[in-house]
Amino acid sequence: MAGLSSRSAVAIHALAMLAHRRGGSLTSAEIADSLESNPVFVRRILGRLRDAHLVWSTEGRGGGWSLARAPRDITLYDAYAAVEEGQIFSRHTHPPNGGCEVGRGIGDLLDAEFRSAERALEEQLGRTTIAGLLQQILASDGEPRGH
Amino acid sequence: MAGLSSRSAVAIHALAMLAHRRGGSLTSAEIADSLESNPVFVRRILGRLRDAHLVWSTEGRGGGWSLARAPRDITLYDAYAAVEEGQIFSRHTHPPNGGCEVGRGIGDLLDAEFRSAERALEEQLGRTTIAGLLQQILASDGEPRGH
DNA sequence: ACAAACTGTAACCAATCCAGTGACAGTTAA
DNA sequence: TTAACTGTCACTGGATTGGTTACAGTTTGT
Repeated sequence: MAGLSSRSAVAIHALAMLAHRRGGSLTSAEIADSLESNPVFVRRILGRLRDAHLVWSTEGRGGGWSLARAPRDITLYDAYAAVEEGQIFSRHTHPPNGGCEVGRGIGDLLDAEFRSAERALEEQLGRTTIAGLLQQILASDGEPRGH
Repeated sequence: MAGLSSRSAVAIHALAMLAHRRGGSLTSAEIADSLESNPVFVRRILGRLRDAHLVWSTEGRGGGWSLARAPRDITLYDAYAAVEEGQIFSRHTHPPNGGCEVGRGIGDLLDAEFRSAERALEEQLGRTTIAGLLQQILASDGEPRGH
């Protein structure tokens, strides 16, 4: 549990690629290729993005994946929320000992503190859109490099 | 990787217990008892808190653990930083394909976005001290309950 | 001197999750 | 009818977590 899975990063990468296509579609193999990963893994993640109504897919030959919303209407939080599950912080498996004054009261308060911290992280993620991210990517790509 | 370990929760719980002792000490067995856990696990976590100069320990008979700072000078972020390691977000194992325009540029930008989100979480954790948490615990414990 | 009560580690375990992979049914277009 | 996709299952190896036993080292009490 040294943090979250790489699913958020993969999801954001895939959304940025789709945004770069401007309405066009990509196959899971093409996306997996850019990630140096494999199509099944990509389809598992894109499937979650579809459940969250961020992308849609078409089956059969010529099928693939497309954005379901404008890139400026998709934030990094949307991607994060679609593919990560549960809370970031874990509580200890066993409930605290009720015979301890501190143990009795700490449970709910700790949950509240943790949720508050997670909310701060989520709000920060919500401040960047796929459109904004793509714009930065393309801007840095075209930077002059001394020749 | 469905989130962080429970070490932060355990660390904060232990710090709150020590703060409740007001300068006194507790053994790892006593703390483990309140957590319904075991002393070795607790010593592993308290060892990290000691490395971060939040607590100190004395060996031998009558030994145990005490706070190294005033509870109002220890935040939840201090506990978190002492026991959790690395970043919350993971990147995909393989680097993105350099042949892809999006893949080339996304790496550093994604790192920056993730770090920014993590910083927001950390700042929120830094707003609560052990002293404040303990105060809330004791206040809710002594609440009038209709009799 | 000796026993008791601690810390500090190492070693091992079961459970869980991640990501990689092969397989294959279902769907659609050429 | 074939080719190219999605959708999903099953299995894998590797990493990490928390539980537990064991034991060496340290300090106090008698």
